[in-house]
Amino acid sequence: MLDIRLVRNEPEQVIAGLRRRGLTISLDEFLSLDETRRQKLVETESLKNRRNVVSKEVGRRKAHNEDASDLIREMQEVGERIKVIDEEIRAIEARLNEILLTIPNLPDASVPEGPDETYNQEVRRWGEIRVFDFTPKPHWDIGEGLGILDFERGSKISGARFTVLKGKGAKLERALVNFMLDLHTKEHGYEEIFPPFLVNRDCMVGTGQLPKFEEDMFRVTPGDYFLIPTAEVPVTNLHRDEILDVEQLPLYYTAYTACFRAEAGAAGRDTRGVIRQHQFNKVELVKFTKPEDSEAEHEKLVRNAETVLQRLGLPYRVVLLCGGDMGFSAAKCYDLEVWFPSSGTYREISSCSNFKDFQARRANIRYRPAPGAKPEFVHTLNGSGLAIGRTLAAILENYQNADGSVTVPEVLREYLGMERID
RNA sequence: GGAGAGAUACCCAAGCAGGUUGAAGGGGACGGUUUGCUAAACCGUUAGUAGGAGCAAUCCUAGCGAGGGUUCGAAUCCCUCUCUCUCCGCCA
Repeated sequence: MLDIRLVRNEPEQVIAGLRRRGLTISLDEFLSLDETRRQKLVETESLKNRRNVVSKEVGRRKAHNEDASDLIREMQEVGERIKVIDEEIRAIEARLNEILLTIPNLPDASVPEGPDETYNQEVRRWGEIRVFDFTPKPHWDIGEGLGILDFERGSKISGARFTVLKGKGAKLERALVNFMLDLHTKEHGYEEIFPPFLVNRDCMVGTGQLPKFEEDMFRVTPGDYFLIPTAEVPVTNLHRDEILDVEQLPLYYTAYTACFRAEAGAAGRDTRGVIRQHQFNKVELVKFTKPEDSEAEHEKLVRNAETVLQRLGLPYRVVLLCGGDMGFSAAKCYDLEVWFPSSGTYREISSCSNFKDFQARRANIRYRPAPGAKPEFVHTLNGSGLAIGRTLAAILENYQNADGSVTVPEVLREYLGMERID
């Protein structure tokens, strides 16, 4: 969430920032509630001070066997008054919090203004787009032809947007997970985490999925658990309500998890293939940094994700998202888009965001800049490194052969123990 | 699921028949004295945090797992919840 002091003192700045996301909001209710809250706080706190002082006097008198009934009577009234004001404050704070939790992050100055993806900026491209001497097939045809993707049985046992991987397909999925984790842990300096896939409500609020996007999440009963939509949620919340040592920073974590998304607003989109599933695998990168380092760390994180595509030999481009296309919590976001020959388009395969202190403030993740100094909020960052299902799909399409087989990218051969899938 | 025990400051731990105790005592850490140097001994310091008022010095409020309640006053009494540990049952 945004700093309440920023909203209070520089509301125009907040409104201007949100406009760069294509949003128009009014802060009038917030500002007047905030003002009222502080007035009532002054009142109740001075009453409490009086009560504290007088109650001690009561104790003193009773110890000396003196009468204190006049003081007690007075404090009964004071107590009633305090109760009323505190209840008013509680209601105001609940509303203030509700408002604050639904305001998205402000875009970084470098983020292009615009309401939708047409305002995104391509930053760079990598890789040679392969010229086919036959018509490249979509990955679902290739996968079904090879017997490694089973969409029918996926929908039989679960429903739409579920797929079964079989044989060499299942093994390829696992190889991709291992390859990516090995790359990030051995070469990029990330520590591997294997978190729970079910988290509590506080986590979902901490990273920004709640309260606004509950309909996109899978909720699990019994209990009040959510299936994680990304490893970002459990891994970022590892340090919720903690004060980190400055020497620990930056922290680099990588985690493989399954991810679960309701895809509530995506009816009819990407219904074929494995591009948009209710359950998919992903290797995630998460960083905690000092505020002054987050910009450089963000660029580095993007390069780490790009390295995966480069090693796999998959052509891609890097896109800087405009304000309107960024996620709720992000201050700046690069998407990596991989080339799909069958559709002749680049499709998102990684999203790398700098959240600055937005998530850290929600999740209360701080660090102490120097011994004895006041704690400050860290900056959090994360990015896919990469989405496994989409990577598998991209490999099938980019490495397909005329006979329906698929050549295994060089770097995966030791993991798979084969050069071709046929 | 059944039966117990517990949660107090950086750590351990007392207080729990309500009243100058936001908290004894240890340990640790930091500072000092002593010392050729270490160690030891001795002395001292050690809630952090959040919120609010004020130009400021500073002051106030909250806080003993969380949330409610009783009371003039709650770490202490009552209720609800969460987590941890032990035993039993079940289970990958």
